Amino acid sequence: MFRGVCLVNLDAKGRVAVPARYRERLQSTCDSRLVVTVDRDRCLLLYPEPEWELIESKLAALPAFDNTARAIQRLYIGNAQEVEMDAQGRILLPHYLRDFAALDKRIAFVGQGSKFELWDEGAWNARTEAALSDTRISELAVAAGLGSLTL
Amino acid sequence: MFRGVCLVNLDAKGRVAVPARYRERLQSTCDSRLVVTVDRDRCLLLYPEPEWELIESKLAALPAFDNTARAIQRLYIGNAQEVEMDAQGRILLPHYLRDFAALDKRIAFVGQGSKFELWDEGAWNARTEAALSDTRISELAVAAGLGSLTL
DNA sequence: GATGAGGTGGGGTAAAGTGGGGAATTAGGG
DNA sequence: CCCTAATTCCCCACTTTACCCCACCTCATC
Repeated sequence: MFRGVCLVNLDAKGRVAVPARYRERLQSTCDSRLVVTVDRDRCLLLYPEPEWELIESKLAALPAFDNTARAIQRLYIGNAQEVEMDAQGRILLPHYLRDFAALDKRIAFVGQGSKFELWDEGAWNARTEAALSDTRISELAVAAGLGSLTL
Repeated sequence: MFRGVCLVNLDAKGRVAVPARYRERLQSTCDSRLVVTVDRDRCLLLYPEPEWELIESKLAALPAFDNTARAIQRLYIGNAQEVEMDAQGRILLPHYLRDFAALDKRIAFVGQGSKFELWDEGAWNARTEAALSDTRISELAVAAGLGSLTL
């Protein structure tokens, strides 16, 4: 499981350094091959390639005549892009994905289980603050059957 | 079960000494490997790694298209960070977590069952005082179904 | 008062993160 | 089809940070 946030810089060429603590694992699990795509919440999702294959096959299996399914396929598969770590452990983000997530300089590189999320630092902080002040989180957590969750 | 509060100092490098009475147990149960994350009350939570894995797997199993579930995942998994005790029994708290809980120097290191809580000393004292002077506590305890609790 | 463990501080070093130059490749326009 | 421009890739170098180790200080105990 990937976890934790790491603040990194996006350089003028659109590269971000993958935090070093993940690199060895990414080399062994996916030979440094990753897939970036968009997220509904205007951040980017970064998957080790095998993980992405799983998602992609699930999406591809959705009914072809369902409009919502097709919208989802277009969003995730259509915007997906393979990237590879260079010798310094950096990945190059395509320009249209940088624009999509409004990434300019400071990036929050967030571990989220089997994938990563890439946020503009300001957007990430705003999300965190919003989650903290949102009382629905505890209410809905209980409603979702997490009442017994011992955090 | 961990219990009791212990006041320790955060040094200039962001390290805190784990109270010695817990160290041996942490070495045997989790090989000195711990996970720190945030709490909604602006303190930090410190879990032995196996304990954290339990929680993380519950969180990871939440539905991906539920906005509240994702907010919870982002908050807890996204801010989680593995830490390891050094030879002196100290852990290094990442800068963003120190900022989050407004930790500067004096820390309350609080045992809370299977985990620990880390509070700024002032915030901890204020919490305690607030809980004592809050006359609604008894009412809320009853409302929460704790009426028959024999302390 | 001596002794030892718990707690604290700091310095040196290796590694992580960052920036940029220049070659190679691709795309677009004349 | 060629020339130009932009992008990507590979390399090197610098700066900063985190980590490891050693040393000291303080307090309780004997």
